[in-house]
Amino acid sequence: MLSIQYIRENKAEIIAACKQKNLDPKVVAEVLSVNTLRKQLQNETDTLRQQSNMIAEAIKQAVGSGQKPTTKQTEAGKKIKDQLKELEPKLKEAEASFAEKMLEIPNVPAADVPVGADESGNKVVKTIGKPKQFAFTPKPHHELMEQADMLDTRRAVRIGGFRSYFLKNDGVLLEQTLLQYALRKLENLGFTLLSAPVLVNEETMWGTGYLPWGQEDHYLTQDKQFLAGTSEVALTAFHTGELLREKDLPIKMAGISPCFRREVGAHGKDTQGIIRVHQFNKVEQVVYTVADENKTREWHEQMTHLSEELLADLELPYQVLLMCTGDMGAGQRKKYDIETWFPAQKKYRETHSASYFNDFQARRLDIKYQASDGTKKFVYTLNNTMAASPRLLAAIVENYQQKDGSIVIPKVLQAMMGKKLITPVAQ
RNA sequence: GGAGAGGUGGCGGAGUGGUCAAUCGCAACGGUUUCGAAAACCGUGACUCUUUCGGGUCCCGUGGGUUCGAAUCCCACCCUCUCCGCCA
Repeated sequence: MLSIQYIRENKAEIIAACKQKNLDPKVVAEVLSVNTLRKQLQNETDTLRQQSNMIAEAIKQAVGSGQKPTTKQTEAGKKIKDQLKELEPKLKEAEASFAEKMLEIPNVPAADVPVGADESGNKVVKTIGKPKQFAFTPKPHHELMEQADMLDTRRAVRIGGFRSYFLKNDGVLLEQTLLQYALRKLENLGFTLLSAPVLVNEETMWGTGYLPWGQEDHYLTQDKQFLAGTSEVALTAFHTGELLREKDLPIKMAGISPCFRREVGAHGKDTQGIIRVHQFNKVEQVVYTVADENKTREWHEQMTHLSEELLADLELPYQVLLMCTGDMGAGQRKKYDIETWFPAQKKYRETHSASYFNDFQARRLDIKYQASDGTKKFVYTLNNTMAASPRLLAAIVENYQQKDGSIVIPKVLQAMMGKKLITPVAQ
């Protein structure tokens, strides 16, 4: 959410932002016109309420000096009450409509975000590590994992439908090790560890900006709770409605949770393997900073760098992409995706995503802090993937495969995993 | 699921129809003072009208209702806590 003052003063910029993000810009005009109506109705009701209060005050004075209210007074009061009964529902409606429209206004992309309609407009910022040259044709991760008895999709699909999977044996252990490694890394950097709720209410989904834009990407329960697609939702909302102190900032949180995605727009994509699934596990970083875009941009770089460091630890080749306007979320100012090399596909595939929002989410969630100058400001929020499995797990498996189908455990995970090699199992 | 208690400003905690935006305590921040600090004193929400000075409305979980007038009375809902039941 942006402030109405900002929207009023920067109408053209926001209309441009809508277009750049492939959203309908008509909400901008709508929010401004309903705001005018709202103010007008408020002025009218305020005037009536003032009159009503004056009558009540006069009666109070009379009663205080032992007199009784006159019929004239009570009649006048009643008349105003009738008028208010007509006017107030209109004001309520205008206010509700205003609040609703405000939640449909997207954030403006940062100045250095490339304008583009879709993923073709994304820019590769850097490419790190060289894809390993295999002396044989590398197999896709799912084949390797099945051979090593780490994965069963055939039975899973019978149980949970398309895109379901069982991790098995070393698959389970390697996933746990990877997530644990990511958590430890963040813990060592002073992040607060949180095992986050996945079942969240509608307000929280609105607050983080997943509504109205991402409605169809989420599962909704019969109790009107959503299954969150990421622990970003719960972590970003952690201090909802609170007034923090500047000295509390930055607040650094590391969440771990299952994540649920409907993948409705992805029919026919990634039908092989476990790159695109409805349920996965993820370690996520969420940070609140002071209300200073330079500070938040520093954190954006730093958080992205933490993910890069994890990939470097795992010795996986990757590239960092600066996402263009058409490929970023409505609430985001700027987003980097990290894509990790998948040798069997001969492609870099998205494994991480780092975004910053300024106060877009904090306004919706009402998360403020008292700044050192005494004023109250909204915090600036950011989030980033630290490790998402099974996607990153699949990357490890593909990159670490050997000719005989065995999989070397990345060095940094060996001690925690308790082994150095996963070998195929005779079928 | 059953029974009970409760939701008041950053926190604690008064307040049972008009003198309540709300006593009091603590904290944070700003101001005055100071070489600086402490102490002391003053101030601190949202919206809105106004060039300024200043004015108005709203804000006691949420939404309705009663009343000239509601934090206070009535109704519904939400949430929290305690006990019981069920249960990973």
